[in-house]
Amino acid sequence: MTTSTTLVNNLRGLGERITAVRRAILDILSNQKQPLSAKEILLRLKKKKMPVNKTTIYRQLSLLEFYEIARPIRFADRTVRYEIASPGDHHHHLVCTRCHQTENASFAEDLERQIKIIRQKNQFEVSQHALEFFGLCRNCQKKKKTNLSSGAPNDRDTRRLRPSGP
Amino acid sequence: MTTSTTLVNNLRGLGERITAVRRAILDILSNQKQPLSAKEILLRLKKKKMPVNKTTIYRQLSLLEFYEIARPIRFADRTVRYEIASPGDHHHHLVCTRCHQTENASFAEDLERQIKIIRQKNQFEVSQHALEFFGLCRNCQKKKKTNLSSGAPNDRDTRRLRPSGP
DNA sequence: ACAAAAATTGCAACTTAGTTGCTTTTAGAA
DNA sequence: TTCTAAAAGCAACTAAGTTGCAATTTTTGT
Repeated sequence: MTTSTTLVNNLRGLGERITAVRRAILDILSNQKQPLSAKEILLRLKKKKMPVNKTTIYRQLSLLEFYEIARPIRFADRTVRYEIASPGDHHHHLVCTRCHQTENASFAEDLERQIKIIRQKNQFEVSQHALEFFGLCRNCQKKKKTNLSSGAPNDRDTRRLRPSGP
Repeated sequence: MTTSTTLVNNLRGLGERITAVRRAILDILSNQKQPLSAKEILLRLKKKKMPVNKTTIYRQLSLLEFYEIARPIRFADRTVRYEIASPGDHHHHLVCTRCHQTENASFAEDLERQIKIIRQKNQFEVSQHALEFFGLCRNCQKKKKTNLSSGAPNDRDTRRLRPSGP
């Protein structure tokens, strides 16, 4: 587990500014075992008497994703939730299709076996799973870095949240 | 690969009606190597001079998912695409974050090794992956089948597309 | 400490996938 | 052919996420 102070320092080291909102979001995410959606973060900030516009949340999350500080989890209900991406901790998620609570499961050798283990260890009845790989196909690796399509992972709103160059 | 005729017969055997739209959607999906979204199916039907309402498409896809005839793939761009779920064929998807084309990859022993193989075999540069398990948590397994939350996998609009009982 | 520049935030309007309630049409059994 | 449940259409709605631009705040250099 990574503390929010460490994450703040990491970001500062990358040349990013530390604002009250950014600090608060990092704080919320790093004190949470379950991935959180933009809306859920919004509500938590409101409770903390720090009301923030949803646009700001989305932009913060997109920056955290860019630096691989947070990692997006695409849920079956179509919302994207984020969790702090601790490098060593390669776990996966058990998402209840009824109450939407999530548990973590660490990775085993293969999927079928993994599902059996989950059934035994977590007593979670797996009925579906999704495994997707994202990256660049052969063609796109050749092309220049211009003309990025929007909405894809790793794309960022560089107009407003640009990583500071050297 | 499964032909649309086989799928139509399977559905008939399950007591479902075969309509022109249903047949057409099965036809489109089974002649496609890449998963298709509701919108993409809509466009294909329009081209075939069979314009259909989007609600109909969503309901058809939800029925096909219910019977595990089609399987939903949650893309990074937040759209859900469907492909025919051939039982033996346990492949996964390589989704290009730039052009959004997908390739299939068959499953190997573990994820890290799998990613290495993908890099070599498919020459696809994996930068992210997502693995989610869906099902019922311990608590929800105990509860009765009422009060199903909406939007979750396996939930269906039973008011309009009810599986025909015996 | 202070001013300027650049990054961040807020706001309102917009986009788009997917949903809902209700009416009309149609498949398929009798 | 007629009847009825299932399916299709339609229009209005919901909600996550985006965009353009103006207002504010963090830094950096002085």
